[in-house]
Amino acid sequence: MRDPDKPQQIIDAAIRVFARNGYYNSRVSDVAREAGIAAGTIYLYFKTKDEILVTLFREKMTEWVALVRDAIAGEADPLEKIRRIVALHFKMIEEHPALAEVLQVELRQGHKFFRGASAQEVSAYFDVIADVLREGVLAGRLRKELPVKVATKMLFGAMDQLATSWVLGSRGYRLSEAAEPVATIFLKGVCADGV
Amino acid sequence: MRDPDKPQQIIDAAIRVFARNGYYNSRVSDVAREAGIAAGTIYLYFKTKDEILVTLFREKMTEWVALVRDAIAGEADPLEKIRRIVALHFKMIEEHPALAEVLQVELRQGHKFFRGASAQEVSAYFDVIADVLREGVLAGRLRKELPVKVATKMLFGAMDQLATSWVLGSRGYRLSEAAEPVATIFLKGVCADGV
DNA sequence: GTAGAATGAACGGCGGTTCAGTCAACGATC
DNA sequence: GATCGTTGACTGAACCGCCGTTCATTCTAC
Repeated sequence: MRDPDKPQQIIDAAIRVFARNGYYNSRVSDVAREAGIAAGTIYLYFKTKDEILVTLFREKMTEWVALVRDAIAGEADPLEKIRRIVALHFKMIEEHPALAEVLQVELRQGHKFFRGASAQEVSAYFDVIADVLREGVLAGRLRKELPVKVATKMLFGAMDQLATSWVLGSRGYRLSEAAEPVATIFLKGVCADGV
Repeated sequence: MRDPDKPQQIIDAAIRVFARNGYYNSRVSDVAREAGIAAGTIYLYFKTKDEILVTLFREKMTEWVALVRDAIAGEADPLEKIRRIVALHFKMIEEHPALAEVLQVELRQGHKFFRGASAQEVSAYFDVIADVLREGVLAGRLRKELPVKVATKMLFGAMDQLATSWVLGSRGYRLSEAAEPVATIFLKGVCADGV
């Protein structure tokens, strides 16, 4: 086990392959070919096929949450923080569509099959959003009776759905363009009197 | 091929089995056992395992869209229509959690694998929501520059995320209780001044 | 007796995993 | 510097269990 970034190469290959065919329709040998190595080599670095997916998921989600945390750390205004999160979320999907496709699709399966493994990483992202919302409530910028948990899920769900449509669709527009309207609608609402 | 509701029994059994284990981790023989028939019998009514899922999906989504259409047909106020859709969405998930789990999880795979097969049914639901929003804009009840497509995806995504959390979680609360806050946040927004 | 539905054991191929063999790098010895 | 031995990563053909699918046979209703 010399090569220290061989696991990374395998994960990167797996992202491309899983994005193309889905996890269950991908062969371990497909991942190997994509990585330019033999099928058996994968088993020097991962115990099972499942472990590739779990590792991939954990690693990328952890990176992602850290990135978002950093991006909003220097910002004082909670509303602006939300705008940044949305913008960053879409930017990331746009720049890494293959990774996005895997995370989007397997996320739910993940909830089911890798409960312990992935729940932590996902809920960390929810926590980031929820913390900002709570902050906004305390600062009086958001309704003080706002149900934070519900609002958190709504924002995540909204972003996730826009992302899914874009990823699985023809991608004939820039997802980033949706960031501003999504943030605005979430923050201000759709009522004519709610401007 | 006498028994006219045998296919229905198979689909109902499949819903329970797929909900429990996921599509790819379910055996055809599991579905058969759950339905109280032999494995071979399934192939008198369905050509392949895939066809069970596709049929299930089409049938339930079509039913669902028809139900929602009916429920809002008698209502004039677009805002109230949205409230009804949200309430109905959550009520349906709550009453049919197994079905919900299958649709939630396989929906995305479905987008990928059964493009032609499922895209139509899903987009019909999006159309129902989009039509209501457009109606609201025309009636002056919603912002006139509202990006309807984005808002549609946001509402669907928000409902879907609440539903997913509830379905895959411990279900220690009534999902229906979230209907009012979700509708209110979507309609009025989260800004303190947006009430 | 017959038609056609239902059965479930058996088939076949697919694919995750293994492992005996290959190869490359490196140190030791001359 | 050439030769050899050793180590351990790497290979990929083969293995083997799994499961979707089939079909010869049995059952049932009329």
